[in-house]
Amino acid sequence: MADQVEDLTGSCAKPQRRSIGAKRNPATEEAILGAAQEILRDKGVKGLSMEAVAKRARAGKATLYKWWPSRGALLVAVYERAKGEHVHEDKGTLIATMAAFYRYVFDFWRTAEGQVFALIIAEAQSDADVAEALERYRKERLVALAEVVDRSQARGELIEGAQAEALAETIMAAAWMRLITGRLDSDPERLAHEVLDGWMVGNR
Amino acid sequence: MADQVEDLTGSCAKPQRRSIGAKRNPATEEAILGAAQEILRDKGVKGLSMEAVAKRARAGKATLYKWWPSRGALLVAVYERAKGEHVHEDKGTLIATMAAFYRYVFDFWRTAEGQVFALIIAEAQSDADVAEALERYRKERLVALAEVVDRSQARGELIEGAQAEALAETIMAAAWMRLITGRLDSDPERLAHEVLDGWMVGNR
DNA sequence: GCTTATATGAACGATGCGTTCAGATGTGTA
DNA sequence: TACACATCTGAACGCATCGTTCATATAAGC
Repeated sequence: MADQVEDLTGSCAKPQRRSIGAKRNPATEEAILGAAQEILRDKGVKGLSMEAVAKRARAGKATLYKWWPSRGALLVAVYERAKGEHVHEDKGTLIATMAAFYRYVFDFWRTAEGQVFALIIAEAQSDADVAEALERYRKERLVALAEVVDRSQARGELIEGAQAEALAETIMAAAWMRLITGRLDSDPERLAHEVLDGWMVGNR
Repeated sequence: MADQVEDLTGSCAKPQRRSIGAKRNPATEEAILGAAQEILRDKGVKGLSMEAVAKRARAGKATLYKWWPSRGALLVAVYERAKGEHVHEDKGTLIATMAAFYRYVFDFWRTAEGQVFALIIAEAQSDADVAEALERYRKERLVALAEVVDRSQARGELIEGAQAEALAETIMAAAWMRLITGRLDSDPERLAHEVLDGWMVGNR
């Protein structure tokens, strides 16, 4: 017995993943997060329930709740696994760099996995743990954005009074606004101008 | 029988509101929305379920679903009933006017009724009807905001390239961002500066 | 070998959504 | 006057989901 086959595709009938002793089985985490991703692609964001994930991963719900104590926690994990850490490639001007950024996130948020982010924001409104995770994430991304703005400022692109972090938050808010109001088809370039033009040297 | 008493406080035991014939009973709508508001104040946003509202209003769930076909619809109704239409009082400068606006909405969003708005945003992420209602509301408020910006522009406060509607959306996004990330304690004045300074004439 | 932590699968309770039904009410019209 | 009609309550139902608990099996590590 105990055929330790890695049957994640499900062609075998009965048992496939068991305890590997008194330590966490990495295959389990992988199977669960993978199952979540598959569900997202197959059934979309609506089908992503704890039960569905457990069933698809052939995992016990007890296992899910052991490692991700709430639905929100799982959502966050799924999102963090799916999102590639966007590096803000310098396009020469801040406007161009931010336009590229907007294009990137809008495209990602439209994917099956990316839609999870909207769910996380929704869940954060009623789940303190998710709210905390979201806030951590926001701060982390804010730092990355502020660095880009900082570099632009060092190049002399920005007017005197510009504060990198405040401007970064304005940039981010514009993106999140488009997400939660379902307008991810907004033109990234135009949006970058609408948000930033006032702060650029040369516009009077 | 048929004592048509308006016993909304619940001191009487048995029956209190019945059909008034083949037309909608306005007392029912009032009782339901009122009950929702009471629940918000008593139990907070978590306790606001259709069942709880029905029970508290002594209404049948069938009646609720007749007039508000989903939970989201009821949320929207509750919100629209609670929010006073904010008129943007002109404080002389756009910064001051927007600071006052931020102060107003942040204060309101922190009230029991105001918290419903965050719920609506959350619900909109998975309920198309709510999303549509939210989008209507956003556009309506956008127009009001853009008018204020327009007046400011007419006074010559803004730089050449400023577009009233785009700027209005940036202003709004900054506020919504603070709401969904639980930072309604942000300083309204400071925020107004962070969003607008770049667009004001005189900042180089 | 014994302890310990993990994994599954199934059951359970609680909650909430949205639907359906029966029975009572009163308006408006034929 | 009589009847059709739309409304209201209250209760029940089906369904999905959350999160918990239990019994049982597994194997690492001391």
